[in-house]
Amino acid sequence: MDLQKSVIEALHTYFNDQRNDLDLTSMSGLSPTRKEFEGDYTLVVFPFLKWTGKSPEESAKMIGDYLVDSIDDIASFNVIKGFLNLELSTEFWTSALHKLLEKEKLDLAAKEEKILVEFSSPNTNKPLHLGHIRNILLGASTSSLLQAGGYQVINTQIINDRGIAVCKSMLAWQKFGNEATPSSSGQKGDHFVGHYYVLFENKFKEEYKEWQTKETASKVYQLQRKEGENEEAFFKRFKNEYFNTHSALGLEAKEMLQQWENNDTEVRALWSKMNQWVYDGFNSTYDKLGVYFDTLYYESDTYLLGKDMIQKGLAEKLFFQKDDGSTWIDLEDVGLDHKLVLRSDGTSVYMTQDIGTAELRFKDHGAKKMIYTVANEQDYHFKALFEICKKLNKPYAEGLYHLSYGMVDLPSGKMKSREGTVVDADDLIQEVIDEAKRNSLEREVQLEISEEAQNEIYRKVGLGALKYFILKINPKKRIVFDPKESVDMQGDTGPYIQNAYVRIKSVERRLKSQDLKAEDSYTAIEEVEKEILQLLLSYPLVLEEASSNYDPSEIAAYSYKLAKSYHKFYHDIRILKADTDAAKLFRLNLSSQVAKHLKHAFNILGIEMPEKM
RNA sequence: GGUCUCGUAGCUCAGCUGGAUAGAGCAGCUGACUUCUAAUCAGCAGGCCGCAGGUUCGAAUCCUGCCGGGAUCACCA
Repeated sequence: MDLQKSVIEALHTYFNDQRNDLDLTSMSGLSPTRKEFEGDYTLVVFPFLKWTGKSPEESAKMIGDYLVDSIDDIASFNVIKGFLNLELSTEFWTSALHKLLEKEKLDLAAKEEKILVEFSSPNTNKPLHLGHIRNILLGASTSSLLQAGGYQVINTQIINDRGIAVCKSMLAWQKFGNEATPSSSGQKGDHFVGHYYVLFENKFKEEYKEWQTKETASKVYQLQRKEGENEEAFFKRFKNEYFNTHSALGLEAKEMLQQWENNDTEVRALWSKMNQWVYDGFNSTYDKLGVYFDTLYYESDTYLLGKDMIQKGLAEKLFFQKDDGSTWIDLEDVGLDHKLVLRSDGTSVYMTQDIGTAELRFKDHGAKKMIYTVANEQDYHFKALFEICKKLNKPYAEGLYHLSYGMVDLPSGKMKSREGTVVDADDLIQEVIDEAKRNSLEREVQLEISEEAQNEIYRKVGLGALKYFILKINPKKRIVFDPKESVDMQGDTGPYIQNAYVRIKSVERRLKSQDLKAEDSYTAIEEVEKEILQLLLSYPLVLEEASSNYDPSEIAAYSYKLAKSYHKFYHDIRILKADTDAAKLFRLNLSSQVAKHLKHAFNILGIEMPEKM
């Protein structure tokens, strides 16, 4: 069945007769013939000229003759310049469809290998926003993609549930919350807690502003200002230091953090309570997005990890200490800098924790491959982390991969919480669903189904639009997210592809009642049918390619191509009213295969298929 | 400044490890619903693939330099 393979084998035989030192592994293989030319698949013969010693045309002719002779599926060929266009036999197409029908699963062969995929990993002081949505969709779909690629996949995240930021919202709640709860205020837990984080920041800003009018402030300004720096610029720069040195609120927050680290019962209780509110909120968002985690890691459990490994490494001289007692690693030999791994007071930094967490995860799950879905602002950090793991000689060091993705910007520029331009995850999800509803109500088509079923469709279509819109873009590219475009439902969009599926389901329902006999075989295969079959046949390669690149956007692109071809087919070719039963059956089977592939592909993207829309 | 990354139609993006005249969608303009769901299809228009060199049968793709956007270079995470 694998035409690609038989052609390569045939070429091997053909050229080996003449040359023994031939290496065909580098040749490009077959590609679908472009529409403007005759033929089904094209072989570019330029690479062979050095073996044939003849002109491109002559060489192509020779090779074409040989292929027609030696491979039954190849019926004829034509040559244009160095391009050998092969035409396949009718039997090739019909048997290709038969073989697809016999295939039960579209997943690639199962591999023993385990992969751990980390994504989301939010802070617990504010709700999820558009940036998290990209992270979550990308991580979750990469996970599904690897599963389809045959790997055993474990979804995980590291939850940043501690630290000064978390204490800020705790403190604000304590001071100003009056014992309010999410349910008493009717707010989702993560939004509720986020509200107190913002409240803290505002109170802090007020405090800072007031302080600036005082004498101490002007003294500090006079003493520490840089050449030519005005007050405004200075105080902007000084904000962080103010928090640490002069601020009453800052002091309280830091004290709370200290108490937290000392396991203060009251603080810990408050912390657990508020974090639980946040988790309830996050979980509801995850549910809406249809993502799940197999195992969770909390920073509060892991932030002390890694120290021992640093100590051991220090003994082995992998790390070194500076005079102030801080511990570093020299990564200059791999093109990076010196990197801090322990503070001078012996406390750990982000890097320390990550080294420990990687080790812990390996012990827990034994996965030699781990993928970190984190935005590209941390490219440097992960490069350093991976190099350190290599130097520590970890068995998983080679299998670490940073799935780095571009930030999400708005047409108006960056999202800034200060300017209130952050797109909230829950709001966005609701908006796309509402838009799907509006859009559907404008149509004339009336589906005779319950309101509940109708709402399910709006949900699937709205989320389909959003997810596809984000996932179709190559991960490493920055996204300019135009909310208006994200709810588009025509053209290269999720709903367009869902619609192809829905059309097929409709055809299947109608043809089910017919008793089709297909004694005679279908021979007049249409161009567009071949095009669809070519796409279906290429699916395993696409899966392989996409999963080895950790790139769901390749799956999105494939889905679109397949749906587009199908829509054209659907428009141009009669299925129910085909001339013969054989034709009907062929087209029905072809359609069902398209549906199966689209559903599989969209499952990877985490997009559900409606049966009607 | 060093490192990384991106630059393709008005806008948003494809273009696989180099292959034929660079493709889609949106927006604009034309057409096609008594016929399997028009969330569809067909057509028109729109391009110095950032710029300049190089590698070769052949470059949007690989290499070098430059220009422009972004990220990063903390005892922050």
